[in-house]
Amino acid sequence: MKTREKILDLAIELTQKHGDLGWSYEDISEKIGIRKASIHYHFPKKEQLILEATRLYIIRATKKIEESLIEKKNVKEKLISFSDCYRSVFCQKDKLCLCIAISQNYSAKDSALLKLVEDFFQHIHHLLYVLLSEGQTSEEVNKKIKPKNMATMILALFQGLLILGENGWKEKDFEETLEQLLNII
Amino acid sequence: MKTREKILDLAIELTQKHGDLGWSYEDISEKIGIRKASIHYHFPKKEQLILEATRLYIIRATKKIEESLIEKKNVKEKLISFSDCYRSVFCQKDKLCLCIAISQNYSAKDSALLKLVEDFFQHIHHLLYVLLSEGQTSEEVNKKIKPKNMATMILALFQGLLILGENGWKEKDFEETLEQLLNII
DNA sequence: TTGAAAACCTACCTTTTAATAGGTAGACTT
DNA sequence: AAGTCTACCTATTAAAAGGTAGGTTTTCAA
Repeated sequence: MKTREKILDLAIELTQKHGDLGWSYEDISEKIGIRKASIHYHFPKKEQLILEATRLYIIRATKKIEESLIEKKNVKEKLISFSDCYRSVFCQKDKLCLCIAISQNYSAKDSALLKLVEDFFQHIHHLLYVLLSEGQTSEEVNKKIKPKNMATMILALFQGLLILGENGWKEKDFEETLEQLLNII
Repeated sequence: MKTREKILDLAIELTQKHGDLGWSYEDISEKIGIRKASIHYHFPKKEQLILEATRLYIIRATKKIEESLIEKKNVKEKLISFSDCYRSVFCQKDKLCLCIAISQNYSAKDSALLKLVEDFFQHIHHLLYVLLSEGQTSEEVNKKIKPKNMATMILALFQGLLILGENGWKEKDFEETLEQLLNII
């Protein structure tokens, strides 16, 4: 694998684990086995590295989520498949969604980074909205539900579950919460 | 107000805004108007300051939430009152729940701090569990719901909403999501 | 095979940060 | 009055961090 990719992968992992302030170029250089200055060769400024790492993370996460929603027949299957994207992060007891880490330092961030993250959440929200809307047309989803609001609920729910995953909640709890959600819809 | 309290208040605010790595003793000393070394007089180690700030935050948050649940007649009123605790944080567009910030650096933290946060989430979960259970007895809450799982859902939902609040979601969205939740219960 | 670009190196610099040492003014105690 | 404590101060240290300058090795295409 190319060094550049290795750096980005590590930056993503470290940011998920410790936040963007919780690691340094030295941490990355040690793990890759090249010198600190060489990281600067690829990414002169940390701000830029974080921006590109976030962009890559979002591309991957979006792809994974979008794939989870196709090739499934009904809404419930799609939701289960969607939840699996979160489950895999939930079960890694030291990782959060990278976008949570970025949301942290709000005021300190440049607007390009913020926009990336905002658009990501908006995009996932839209996917859920479409899923629920179509589910109502096909009578798979309770007509009492407002797709827009339920989409927000589901998105917030899974982001929140990731936080609980860091604080003692187990996979079984994730499972049962998902079940509860499916009963509602 | 005593200097010690001022320091703790600022540590709480700064951690909510920027995470525990996003501020220094200098930031606090500047805002209070005393020297950096004087902060060390009150809290020799930063780790200790963060521990005590977290403890204070949790005491306050717990008190606020517990108060929100008494002196209300029915379950829905209590849930609305509960949600107001989160709404006030949600609406401050640069603040998260401090416990989200602490959950970030997982592996780096000492176990005392982790336990504090875990117990906090567990406690809030228990309060919601009791509320929902009693609500089923009084037939205010849908019998199909499992109180334990719904309590997890509600807790995760509101924690997650705080993250969306940093990313473009508005108070109206909070409102509508709450409404959706109340329709389900 | 050779020349240029890419990738990496050593060696620094600067700033920030947590933390410590040692001292002082004023209040309170005995 | 003498001693002691609280709450602050100045000054300094040591480490970590982001970043730069300039030289060396590797890669690869003409």
